[in-house]
Amino acid sequence: MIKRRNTTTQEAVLAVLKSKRKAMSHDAVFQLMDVDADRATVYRILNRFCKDEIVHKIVADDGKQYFAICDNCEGLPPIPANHFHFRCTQCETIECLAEPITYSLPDNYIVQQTNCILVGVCKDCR
Amino acid sequence: MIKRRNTTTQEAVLAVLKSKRKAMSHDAVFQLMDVDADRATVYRILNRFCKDEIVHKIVADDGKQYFAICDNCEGLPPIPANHFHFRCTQCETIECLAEPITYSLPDNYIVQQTNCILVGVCKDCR
DNA sequence: TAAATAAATGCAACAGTGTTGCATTAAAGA
DNA sequence: TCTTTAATGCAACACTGTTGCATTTATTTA
Repeated sequence: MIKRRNTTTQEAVLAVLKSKRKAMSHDAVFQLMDVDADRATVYRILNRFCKDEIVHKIVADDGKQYFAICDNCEGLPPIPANHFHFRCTQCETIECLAEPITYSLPDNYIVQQTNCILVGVCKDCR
Repeated sequence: MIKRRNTTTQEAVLAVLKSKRKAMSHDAVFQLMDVDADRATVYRILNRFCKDEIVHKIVADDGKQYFAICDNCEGLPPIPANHFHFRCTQCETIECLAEPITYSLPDNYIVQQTNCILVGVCKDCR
């Protein structure tokens, strides 16, 4: 694996992701950063984090990518982000649920990844 | 509900969706239509079909919308598309699985919609 | 059958998300 | 301090999806 370097922009992105315990869009991260960086750079950092498995990416039903550091992920099998996500339509946040994704497949299907989102109202918004 | 009119473009879109038994992107539908129509029109038709519950929409992990008529949907509860979808990375198709989505939620969460995709290799591609 | 109504369309422009090429900057090791 | 190359900034781009508005046309009404 390629050697990574420590940069302030990178740390800023990480700090933002750590501060919220939710999955965040590029834009949300971008807005909350305390150093200013280029849009493209933030995208590259987020993708780098994914590759390095520091965060996982999910694509929500709005078609946008969200990035999250979450406790549920630690020590999980190869399939990334193997848990449900919940998008609250009120507070517009996406969180990782502890709930694992379970299913039974038709014969001869192989699952390599999952991207599962439940949409509704979270406990704080009702 | 607003009165709908029968148009050739609309029928062409429906015909395409019926011919394949898979979830199709706007673009795929657009390519396969035998009448030529405007991009925007096809988008409007697809969205209309969704509203009228003739098709259901899912957003795949590529961020794109896919539209499907499927048998699994008929007679289902209010939650639309309440089943898993499978995207095959080999043949690049998305199909509706019969498998229903099951989960248990933390207290006080309400689910209104689901968007769940399993990604891997389908039976025909291994 | 002809006129009236408004649903559906075509066209154009736009917004938003995400990526990429390339020159420049700067982190880390020698 | 010098060298190497990972990381960045900037700009341009591709793509998906939406919207306003004038026009067409399917359907209803007279």
